[in-house]
Amino acid sequence: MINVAIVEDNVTIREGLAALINGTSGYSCVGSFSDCESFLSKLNVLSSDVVLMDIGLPGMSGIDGISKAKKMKPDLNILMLTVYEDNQTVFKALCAGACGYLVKKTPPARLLEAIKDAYDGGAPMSSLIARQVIDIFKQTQGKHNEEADIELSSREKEVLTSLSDGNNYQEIADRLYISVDTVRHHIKNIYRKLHVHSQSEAVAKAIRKGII
Amino acid sequence: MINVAIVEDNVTIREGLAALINGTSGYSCVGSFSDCESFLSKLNVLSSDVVLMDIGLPGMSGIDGISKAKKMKPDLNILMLTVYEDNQTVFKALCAGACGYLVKKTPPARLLEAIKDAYDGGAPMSSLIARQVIDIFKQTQGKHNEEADIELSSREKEVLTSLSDGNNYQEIADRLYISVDTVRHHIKNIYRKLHVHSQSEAVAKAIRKGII
DNA sequence: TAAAAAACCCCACAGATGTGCGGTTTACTA
DNA sequence: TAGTAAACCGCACATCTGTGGGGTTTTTTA
Repeated sequence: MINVAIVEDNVTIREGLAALINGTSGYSCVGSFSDCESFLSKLNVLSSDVVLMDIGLPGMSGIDGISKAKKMKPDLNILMLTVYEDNQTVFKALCAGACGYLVKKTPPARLLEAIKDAYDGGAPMSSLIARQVIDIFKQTQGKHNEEADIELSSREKEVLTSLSDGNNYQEIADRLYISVDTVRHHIKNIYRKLHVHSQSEAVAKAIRKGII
Repeated sequence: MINVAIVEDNVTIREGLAALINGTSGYSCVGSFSDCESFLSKLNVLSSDVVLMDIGLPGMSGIDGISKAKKMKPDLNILMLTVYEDNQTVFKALCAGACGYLVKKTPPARLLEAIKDAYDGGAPMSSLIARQVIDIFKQTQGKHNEEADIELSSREKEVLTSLSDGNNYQEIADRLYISVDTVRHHIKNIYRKLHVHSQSEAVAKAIRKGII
């Protein structure tokens, strides 16, 4: 018997999920909540194996809810429910401790399968979302030898790195034994190549692309 | 019609896969190779959408083969085939550019499904493997997330994020419906909290710590 | 309930930045 | 050998940034 808890503000969806779970043998809905706060206050007395958590919730967000729930019960299996599939949310939810990710349009049979999967130590998620995870994973993990790397010359990367270390133009010039105007020139070219118009944007893009 | 290439040294498995693919409508095996070298030499004239690549190959390993193949055709969808499911191999294959991962005992129907999935931009892999990926992902990425996160208020994070998107003070003010001086004030506090003295340094530190 | 934290607002100004021009030298390669 | 790319250098100028002050109001928390 897998004990499931639900955190979802939409009453129709919440009751639909509860009915589905309670109506299936081997599954039991041990609690359903409309917000994170009430869920967390009951978490300790709840014998839940798997939690279905909406991301877009009133009050505390699902992401923060995951963090807090994992702190209380580190082994809890939390599956995120969402309508969106954007990279940033996937990233945050997984970092917060979600073990899987489901879009709301997932058919009932697939949803029950996913709950069992999570219960068994798997990480159910749509194939497209898995790809997004891998993309971020590669972006950050692999010192990838992509085209992003060849975009900037080694000198430009030196300048950009120095910039991200908090040096101003004069300090960069001193460190690289070149003039301030050359630094300015390099930065101009960096902006052109990265299609940005400020230090912050350039640094952000470069780090996220793994260039520096 | 999905064009598939196979790289697998075991002749029985290789021919079995080719037969399966050619015997299914909508799929076509456009090439099968017993090693990476011969596969790579034909890659440019091969109109393959998806490649099934064995990891344990004589000569060049499947991992290196993936790297080289992705350099030639960055958009190629490569699925790894293997008998093992150990963390390290998963990690390396994904970093090298594999978009998915299949154990060799995968039933034919599931295998065809996985090929289609990869073709459609997904990342087919077993649920257990997905969990391993997420575990590594969290281990490395989400590490500093937690404690560093509480350092900045949500408003400050909004400001910093906007900054990393390339907005200047006035633009941030407009977007957040506050005055430029308030933006300036938030940034001042961000600098104090992060111990930095420029936008670039703040953005670099925040991204690397996973704050934004 | 009082203190702390967050978010808001204002002023002034030196110094840094972004962008527009103009160049040279060196190394590689077609 | 001509052409290209990278790295180098210079000037002018409007605008933006960083830092020093001075505040208020609301929310959270001890």
